[in-house]
Amino acid sequence: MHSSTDTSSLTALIGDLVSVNHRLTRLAAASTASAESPAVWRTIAVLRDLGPMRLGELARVSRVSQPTMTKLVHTLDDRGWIRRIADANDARAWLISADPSGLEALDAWRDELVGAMAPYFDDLSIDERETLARAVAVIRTRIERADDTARNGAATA
Amino acid sequence: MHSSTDTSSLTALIGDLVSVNHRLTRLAAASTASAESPAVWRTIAVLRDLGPMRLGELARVSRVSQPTMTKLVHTLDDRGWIRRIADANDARAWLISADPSGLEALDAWRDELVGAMAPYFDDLSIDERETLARAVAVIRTRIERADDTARNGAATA
DNA sequence: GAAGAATGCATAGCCCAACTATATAGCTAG
DNA sequence: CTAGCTATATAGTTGGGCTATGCATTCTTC
Repeated sequence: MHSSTDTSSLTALIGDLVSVNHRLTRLAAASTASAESPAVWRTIAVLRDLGPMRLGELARVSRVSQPTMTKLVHTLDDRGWIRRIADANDARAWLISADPSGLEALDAWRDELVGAMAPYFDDLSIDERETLARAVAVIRTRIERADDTARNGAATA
Repeated sequence: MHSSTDTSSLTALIGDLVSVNHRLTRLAAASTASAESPAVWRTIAVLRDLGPMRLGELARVSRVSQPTMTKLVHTLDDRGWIRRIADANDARAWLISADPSGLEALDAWRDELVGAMAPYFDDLSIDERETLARAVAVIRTRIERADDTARNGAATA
């Protein structure tokens, strides 16, 4: 399992990564009674991290289609969690911006989620914590690289 | 960032973990044109890893409701990817077992997925690979512990 | 500066995974 | 043998995801 440099082990590694990723998703979903969906939180988090942007760009960064993002933004707007700012330079477009109440709701959800999941992780050793933190960082760089590609309107690799 | 034993850093770590997890899920979803859904593959993988089991148990381990699993099993059965074996001891129940063709399909899907995602990960250093491999192992132990609890019919902690 | 192409978002209509609530069938105790 | 529990199935809803398409606006080009 640790003979790490050949291609086949990269295959196994990515396969395992995706597999454990799906299982963690189910665990997280089952761990919170929150009525709101992950997609909603993902969207607010993107706006928080990258700042206001147009709907279409938000869709590409979130890796969903533009109509899907239109629906999500509508949901978010209904809850008052984002604001739509008319783009002065282009009457077709809006800038979507996270509303403070949205950031607050995001934090509350995160706290609830973490509260529910912490029992599974609170016996991590310091080493294990650092391993997880580094893994998160590694994956994040790869995803962000892919996001940049997507952001410039490229197709799916 | 490394004053690692306090609660707040665990909160941040879990939050980051779940966040990057969702983004990886979107990347994976967008990376394959496969018509089949992740839930299908997750189910076969569970059967492969844990062996034949009853539908209800499969639902608990997969952390979905029993009706959801009934539907998934139906889908899998239509494709011939699982077998339903009558439980000799209980006429209400079946043992669900992965069919070889299902395992084959799972492998094919994994290969396709990995092929699509490898470009994002093929420049990993050996260190980074080992970090990811260890992180996968750590998360897996936590999920399996949670699974065992679920398997015995417990609620969501 | 108007016609046609390209762009940005919305709408329509679909599929599927997830849920709750409930029905049906079979097992098990008394 | 009946009461209740257990295992799966069905019904019906919600919501994220998609493609296809419509409509308004901007850009381009002559």
